[in-house]
Amino acid sequence: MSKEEELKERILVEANQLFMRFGLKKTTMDDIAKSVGMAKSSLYYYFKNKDDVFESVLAREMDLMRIAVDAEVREKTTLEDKLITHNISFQEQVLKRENLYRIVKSKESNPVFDQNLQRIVKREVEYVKKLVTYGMVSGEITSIQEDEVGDFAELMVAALFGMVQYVFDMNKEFDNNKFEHLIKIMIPRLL
Amino acid sequence: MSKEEELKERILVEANQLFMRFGLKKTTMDDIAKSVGMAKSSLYYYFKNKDDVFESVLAREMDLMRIAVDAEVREKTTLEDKLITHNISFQEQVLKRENLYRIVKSKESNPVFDQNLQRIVKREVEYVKKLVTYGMVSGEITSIQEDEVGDFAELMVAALFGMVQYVFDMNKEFDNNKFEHLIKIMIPRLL
DNA sequence: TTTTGACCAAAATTCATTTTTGTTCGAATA
DNA sequence: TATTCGAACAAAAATGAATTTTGGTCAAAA
Repeated sequence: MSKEEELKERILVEANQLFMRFGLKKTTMDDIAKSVGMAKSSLYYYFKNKDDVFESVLAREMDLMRIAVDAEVREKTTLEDKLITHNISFQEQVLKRENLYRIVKSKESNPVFDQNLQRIVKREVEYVKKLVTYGMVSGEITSIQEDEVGDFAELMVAALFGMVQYVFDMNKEFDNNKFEHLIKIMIPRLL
Repeated sequence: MSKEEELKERILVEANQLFMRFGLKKTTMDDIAKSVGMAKSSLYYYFKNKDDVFESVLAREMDLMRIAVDAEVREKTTLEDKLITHNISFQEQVLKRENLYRIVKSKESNPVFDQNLQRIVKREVEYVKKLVTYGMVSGEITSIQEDEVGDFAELMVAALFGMVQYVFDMNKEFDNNKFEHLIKIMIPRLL
């Protein structure tokens, strides 16, 4: 990693902590600069503007989430276990970034509010599609049509986000059994 | 219906229209009074305060939704059809009240924001539980344990709200096939 | 029993002023 | 050359006093 990339990374780490703690609006470019230990104007050498910083923070966190989830999913062998693990792990990763998730879900991250959320959802749908497709290729599942995979993935991701939101709204504990239940209910349709 | 109840009803109808059109904050007690054709102070003869008006509007709309959904569900005979119809119909009813739903989901309806949303969710969970329990009593489904009904219902409602939110967030069309799909996927587990 | 206008305190809005903040840029630094 | 910085500035946000609107009360009227 080059010197420049390293510093960019450090900026994103500091910015992420500030965004998570104080929100998007209450975190100023000066706050970020001071956290890193540089002048405010120097930030503009690395990022186009504040939105660019936020977008980059988000992209980085999404990458980290993807890596963490994927690492756990890879340990599993069956599609059922992979899907269960995916949902539990994804939910845990979102929980760790609860405040960031709130920013994305709120209008605070306007005007790209919709785009960010949609990007996250689409990414998850694609990932689930990949898992299911893999299960088809390996012969583990047979009864689902190829053109139904997209619907199935959208459905499962909608349910997954619904459960995350449900837990947020209802102030309930995350219950991994629920996610296991979700998959166990949805899986038989695929076999 | 007594004269008093009739007038209360009219107030709620007018208030509902205003809330849906202008939101909670932008609708004043005077606006509501004028719509009904009475003095502002007269409203306080029928309702404790503005919050009471909104809560009553919400309660009324929830009742209307319940009646509409239930009427459609009753036409179906099998549990599968009942659940499919429930989800499609519920989603249609929410769509008709999109702006009211947005008020409930936003912090605008503070400080009872959480309570209202939770009430709606819980009510739907109870309804689904009732449907499933009915399917158990009638012998239509056998493999689910009695103590699992609650989990199943929570799961389905979370998925249902997830899909409604998904459609809102992604600006997609409502696709009834998706809801049918959802149930068809979840049902086999019950049989 | 129901409705109302007058009334009030609290909240919201307005608006002029000041401060903060995002961004640019040329010079300094390394 | 590649980075960093302070000065500068317009736009945005915060402030605070003055004004208007709004939620809510009440005694009197209908």
